[in-house]
Amino acid sequence: MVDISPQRPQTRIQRRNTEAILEAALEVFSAQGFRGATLDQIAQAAGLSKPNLLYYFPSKEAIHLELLSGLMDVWLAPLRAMDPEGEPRAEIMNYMRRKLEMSREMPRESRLFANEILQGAPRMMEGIEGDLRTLVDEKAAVIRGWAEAGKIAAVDPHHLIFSIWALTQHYADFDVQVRAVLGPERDPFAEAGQFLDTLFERLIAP
Amino acid sequence: MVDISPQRPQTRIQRRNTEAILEAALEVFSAQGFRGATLDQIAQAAGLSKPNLLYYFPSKEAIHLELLSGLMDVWLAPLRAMDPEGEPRAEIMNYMRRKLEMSREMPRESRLFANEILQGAPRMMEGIEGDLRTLVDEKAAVIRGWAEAGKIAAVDPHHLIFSIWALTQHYADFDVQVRAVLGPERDPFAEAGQFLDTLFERLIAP
DNA sequence: GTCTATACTCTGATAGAC
DNA sequence: GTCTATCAGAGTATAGAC
Repeated sequence: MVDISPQRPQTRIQRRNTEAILEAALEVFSAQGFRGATLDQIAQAAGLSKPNLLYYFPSKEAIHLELLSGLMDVWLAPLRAMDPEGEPRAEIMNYMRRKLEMSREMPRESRLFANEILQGAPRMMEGIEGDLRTLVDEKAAVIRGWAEAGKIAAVDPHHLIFSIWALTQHYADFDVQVRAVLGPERDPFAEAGQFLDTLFERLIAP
Repeated sequence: MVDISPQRPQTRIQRRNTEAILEAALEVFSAQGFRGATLDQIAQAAGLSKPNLLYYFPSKEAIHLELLSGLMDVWLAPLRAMDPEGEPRAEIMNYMRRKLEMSREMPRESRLFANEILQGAPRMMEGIEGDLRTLVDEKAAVIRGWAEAGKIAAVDPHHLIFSIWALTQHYADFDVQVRAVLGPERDPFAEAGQFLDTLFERLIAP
C-alpha cells in the first residue's frame, strides 16, 4: 500500500491503526467506489469498531481524501522520472514499463483513481487541473523536442502519454474482464509486457 | 440512448415513461455507479415521482439490469461486424474507428460498463464469460489467421483487441481527465482519431 | 483509546387514496 | 396511472461510560 502520511501518528498503536484503516479503506473504496463503500466494511477489514475508526478519522470523506491525496504523487512518479537528458526511446519505453509495473503491483490504487475519474473526479479535480496538467505539459514539451529532433517518430505527445495510461491501466482496471476473456491458463501482465513493448517500439520508431 | 426493449410497453404513455426512466437511469448510473445512484435522482431526471418510477420497474436493480443487458449487444456489434472475408488491415482499422465512434457517441454507456467492470462485474459476469469471451475468441482466431498469412504483423490477437478497447474507451471513461489536461481549446476525439489511426497502422503493418 | 448505545438522515420500497 | 404518506433498514456520526 502507499504510505500516505508517515509523520502523522504519535504512538505505536496509533500508527498501526491508522495504517490498518488506510489499507482497509483502499481495499474497500477501490472495489466499491466512494458511495458504495461503507464504514462498516472498512472497520471490519481494519479490525476495529466503527466508532473507533471515527476516532482516527473525522469522517468517511476524510479517509478517502487522505488516500487520494497521497496517491497523486505516487501515481505521477514514473512520469516525473522521465529524463529529458536521457536516450529518448529508452526513456519512453521505460516510462511505459514502469506504468505497467504499477498496474501489476498496485491495481487497487489504479482502480481507486479510475473510480474517481469515472465519476467526474469530484474530489480531485484541483489535482488534475494543477499538478497533473503541469507535469504532463512539461513532459509533452520534452517529447515534442525529441520528435522534432528526429529521435522518435512524430506523434502527438499528449496522446502518446494518454495511450500509455490507457493501455497500462486497462490491465488493472479491467482485470476481471481481461482474465475472463483470456481464461485461467494465461498470464495477462506477462503477455501485456511483451505486447506493449512491440506496440510502443513500432509507434515511436523514427 | 440505446433502445433497450422496443416491444415492452403497451400504451403510448407507458412507452414514453419507460423510455424516460431508462434514459434518466443511464445518465445517473453512468455518472454515480450502481450504489451511488439513488431512485430520487433517477425519478427527478425522468420527471416522475419515486413511487411512479417503481410502478414501471420493480426495483432499482431491475432498472440497472435492463440497461446492462441491452448494452452488451450494442457494445459487441462493432466486433461482430468484423468480416473474416474482408481486407485484414481495413477490417481492423474500421473496427477501431467504430469503437472510437461509440466512445464519442455513447460515453455514458461506456462509463456504465466501466463502472460495472471496475467493481468486479457482479451483475454481468455471465455475459462476459459467455457471449463476450466466445465472440472475442472467434475473432481472435480470424486475426491470428491473417497474421499467419502475413496480411498483418504477428501480434497477439487478444491483446490487439484489448488495446483497441483500452485506447478507444479511455476517451469516454476518462473524459474529464483528458479534457482537463488538454485544455478547453482542443478537441480530444478529433485528435484521437488521427493519433489512433497512426498507432494502429504502425502496429499491424506486416 | 476503545466500546455500547443511540441519534439522525437517507434510501429503497409499499399502502392506499384518487 | 399517479400521488401522498409512510415504513423498515442501512449508514454516518456522536455521546458518554469505562
